[in-house]
Amino acid sequence: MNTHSPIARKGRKVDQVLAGAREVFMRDGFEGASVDEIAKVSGVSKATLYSYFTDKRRLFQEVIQAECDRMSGEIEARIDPTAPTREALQTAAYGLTSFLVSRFAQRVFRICLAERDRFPELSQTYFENGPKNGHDQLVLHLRAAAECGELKIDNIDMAAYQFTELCKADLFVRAAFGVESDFSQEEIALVAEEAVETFMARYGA
Amino acid sequence: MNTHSPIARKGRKVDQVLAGAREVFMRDGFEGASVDEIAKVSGVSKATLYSYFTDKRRLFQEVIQAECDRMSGEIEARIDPTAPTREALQTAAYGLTSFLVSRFAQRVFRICLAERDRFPELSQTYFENGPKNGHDQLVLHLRAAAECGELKIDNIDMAAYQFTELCKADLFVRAAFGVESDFSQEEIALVAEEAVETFMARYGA
DNA sequence: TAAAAACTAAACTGCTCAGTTTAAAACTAT
DNA sequence: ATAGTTTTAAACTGAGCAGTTTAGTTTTTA
Repeated sequence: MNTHSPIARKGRKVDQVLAGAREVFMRDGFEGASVDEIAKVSGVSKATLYSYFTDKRRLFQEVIQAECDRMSGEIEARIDPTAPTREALQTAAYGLTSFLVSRFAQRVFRICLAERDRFPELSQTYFENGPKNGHDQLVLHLRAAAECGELKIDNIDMAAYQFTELCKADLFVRAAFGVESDFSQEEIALVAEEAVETFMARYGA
Repeated sequence: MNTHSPIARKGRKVDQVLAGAREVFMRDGFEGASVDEIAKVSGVSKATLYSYFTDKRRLFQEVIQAECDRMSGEIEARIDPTAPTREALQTAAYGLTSFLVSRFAQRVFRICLAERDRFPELSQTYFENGPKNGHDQLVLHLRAAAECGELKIDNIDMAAYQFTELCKADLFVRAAFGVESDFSQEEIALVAEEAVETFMARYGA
């Protein structure tokens, strides 16, 4: 009775297909991926694949939708509410920066952006599970800290946006355009520390 | 004797083709654009088009390369060196934010990112004419201001990256994913002002 | 005005690829 | 084991599209 999914699935190889599709779509994007390739990578015949999914579009949607959801899980504000604000922010900044430049986050970002016009719904799903979700979590913590008087913030939304953007400094664009793809912990830590430094200079109580 | 371009061009309709190709590529991206469509929009026959450009790839490269160059021109630091630092930064922030969310900048950004793997050279051209160029210009001004003692910055590169990122707050991602596409002057001004406020809190002398 | 050069429409080639079909084989359950 | 279901390989259809060819028309040039 696991038919909670929108797509009909009666066979036992659905997960294989989803896994294969995930691999290929995340590697090649929507246009770049061929259904034959997906079938091959999945270890499944094309006919079987098409018995699960009506067409390539829906398969793509299902896969990317799932990745967007997964992203939601990965954006877990690792803020320790018991720690002093500055340390908590430092941890959050490091976690956020790491995530933003990670292979996974970069892939989802690029694919969703590339297919934005073809799949506006996905674009929105991405936005809500990703940036918006992260923003909302951050706002909660900032509001709490502001109410404790540990931070003085007039426009909390703006502060949260700024915090996030500060965590992207340099690395994010370089990762996106493939100038570099792997960053050392030191690089990430530096960006995170500078982000907190600047943020606290403005909003520290 | 205007054969300074890498591609052979003997006819009189080259510019028409480039203009048409620009329109179509910027609208539909590389895969999405069809050569027949480009020919039609250019008001030129396909055969003529192919007499100028060896293939679709090179036409695309030429067009996007030109757009990247044009971007370089549009990133003109509108910083008035005679103005007080804070005002100069304010003007720069407003100009930068406006540019970053403009249709033009957003299009180039998205197309270059989407075709990143297919055209790594373009990706690099984009990066150098866009982000890197903007960064370098900003660094110059920040360094000058720092040397005058109007700002106190230890890591000028990082400060410049942060300034740029601060100018993206909220609007850039929303524009990229099509959540919104037009922003009022007030919205832009707000982001710019807040960016300067935060920047000066950290780096103001 | 005549030869040369540039341009045109339209048909054509060849390839890729999404989606279907078919007939057979492998699995599952009773 | 046998009936019913799922899966398979492989061939096929049909569409889209890059790039070419052809045979003829327009523009340039001298």
